[in-house]
Amino acid sequence: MADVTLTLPDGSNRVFPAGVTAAAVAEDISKSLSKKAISATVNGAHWDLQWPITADAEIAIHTLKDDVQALELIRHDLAHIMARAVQDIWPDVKVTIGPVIKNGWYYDFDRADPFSPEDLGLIEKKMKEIIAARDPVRTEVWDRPRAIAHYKALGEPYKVELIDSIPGDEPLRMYWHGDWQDLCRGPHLQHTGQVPADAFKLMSVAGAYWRGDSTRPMLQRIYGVAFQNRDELKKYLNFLEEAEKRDHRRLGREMDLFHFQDEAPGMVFWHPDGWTIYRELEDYMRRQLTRDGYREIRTPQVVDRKLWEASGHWDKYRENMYITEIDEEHANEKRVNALKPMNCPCHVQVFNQGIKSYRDLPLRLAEFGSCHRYEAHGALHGLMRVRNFTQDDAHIFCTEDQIEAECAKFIDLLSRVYTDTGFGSFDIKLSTRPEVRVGSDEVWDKAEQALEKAILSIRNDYEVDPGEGAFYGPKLDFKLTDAIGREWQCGTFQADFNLPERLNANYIGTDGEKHRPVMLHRAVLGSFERFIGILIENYAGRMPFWIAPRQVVVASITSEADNYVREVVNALQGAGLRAEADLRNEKINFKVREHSVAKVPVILACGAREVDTRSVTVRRLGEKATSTETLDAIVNELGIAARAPDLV
RNA sequence: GCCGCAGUAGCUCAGUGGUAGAGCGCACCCUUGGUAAGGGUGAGGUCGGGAGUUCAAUCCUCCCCUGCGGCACCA
Repeated sequence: MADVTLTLPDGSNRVFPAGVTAAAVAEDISKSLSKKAISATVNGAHWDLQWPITADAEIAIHTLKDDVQALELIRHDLAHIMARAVQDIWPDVKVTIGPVIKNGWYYDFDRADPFSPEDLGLIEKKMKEIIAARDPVRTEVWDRPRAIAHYKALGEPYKVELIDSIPGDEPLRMYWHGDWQDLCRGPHLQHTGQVPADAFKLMSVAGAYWRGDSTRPMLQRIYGVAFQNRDELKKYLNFLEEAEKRDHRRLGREMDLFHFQDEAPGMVFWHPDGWTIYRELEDYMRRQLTRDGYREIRTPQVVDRKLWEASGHWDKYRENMYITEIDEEHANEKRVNALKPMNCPCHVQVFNQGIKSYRDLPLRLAEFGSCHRYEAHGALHGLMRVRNFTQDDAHIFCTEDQIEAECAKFIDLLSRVYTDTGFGSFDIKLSTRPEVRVGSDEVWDKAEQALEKAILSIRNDYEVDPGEGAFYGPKLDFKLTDAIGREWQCGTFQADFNLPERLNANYIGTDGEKHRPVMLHRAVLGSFERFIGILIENYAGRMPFWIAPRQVVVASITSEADNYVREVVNALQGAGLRAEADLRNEKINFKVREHSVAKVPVILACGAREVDTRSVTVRRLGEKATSTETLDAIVNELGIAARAPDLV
């Protein structure tokens, strides 16, 4: 057999007989490396130590210190170890698939009775036994008939189906962890003992559809998380705790911002402080839109089905729409209406009033449009997913040639808004033409290129999601990253060649003929509700001063200071601040604690000393130290600090 | 919509086949206290809704609603 030349990361070459395994290469390098080795990279591919190498290659041997490969393998092997543990305990459970995901893995099982939280403890214990046994991992390539016969004999129908769906030119690989066998593309560790036994945890059980298809059986999914060592696991568990502390549903209740109740599921009851945040954000957005040449409009909530039929919503979107009928006793004619789930058809109606000229384009019509959508009840989630929400929506009517400039203008607006609201960076995703679509290829070419060019004018990295565009046009989605690294999709920019056609929008061109405008659907925040939820979680309730619903509390230390406190509050309110007095018969300790817990950014305490010197003692949220300032100085200082970022 | 879990005072939660309890909060009283909880007294619940089993249901059974964790969905 011929030899192969392997090039190591340090540039040196070693020659082996063809078919050598990465394990043998590691062994050749050093005894200790061969023990520590977990996998290899061979010509860029993640490679099992047992797989043969049949051609010259660049090779690197990995140990647990190589983050990417180590995490991949630890999690992947744990998926197998968990499945083995489950079948050890309950032999009749059917196995399906168990991929690696962010922070861990899951495995889906078919089992008559769901797993209980106590079962997780049992499984975890069994997994630790398997790890302690240091069972060797072994792999073989099987041919299809053998694999299918094997799984049929075992009564594992899901595996049979999986084999059927694997492309014919791909080898079928079997893996054994000890005696337990699973179909798997690999790679895997050398033995189960290479998994750190104290750095994983089974997290939860949940139902999940087989192959993600809601018409197929519901399986039982167990989620686990795993890291390279116990500290990393701890760090992750702390992160989860941190995320829970930031939960906007909890903070919304604690800070008295909003509530939900059974009579209106998925619809927000905004309380005064929550609504203050909302209004501050809305005022800010209105200024931004005005600055960028948008005209604000307002369109009806309840609209006859005829319009929804014309727009296509009645056909494509009806199960998400609230349908209303006028009470027949009071109406001469029975009309079927729908609460608007989107603003676009109404905006076209505004555009269609009167005759539009090319001189009117681009026409930017904005609406803080309240929409109702009947979302599946399992989808509802605090402010993040609601049934009644308000979009910072706008539709830009323009020519195809104007798409690029409008897109660039939009990205500029969006960057400003995200920066001003405290989000440093955002990612862009371009979704291109789907298989089922309207419009000619030329128009799609033009639209996709326009969006692409607009992105490239501000940055050179973006993700492309081929085929994921809307049927009416390509779109950009904007995802921002919050303070603890979570991504939220908020902004969107969509080119639409369809709706103007359906709703017969047109303008008179330079040639005196009628033309179809393109319609650009776009939103920066997405919905106010959701964006405020994200803000709350991003800031853990400690809102930036300009948007904080309660900016200043002036607290009396003794009742002697009450009148002075009132004077201070008046002065602050006069400067436009949201200030309130706390004159309650409580000690200053109590007041400081309560307002700190309520995340009021500034507490001004006033006792006899302050009254005498016409000053206040300032305590800022998150700081222990206090300072004393004159009344005039603090009013001036806080007045400046309270300006919205665009008004500084 | 699907799988699982849950719903008891404003909040967090305990509890029992014989119609309920704590802490915090709230009200009132005492206390005028200098930067994260001063003390006392008191009010407050049709135990998510409906039906059933039972002498008796907050507790057991069924249906529904809502919430939570996922899945599916997310123009």
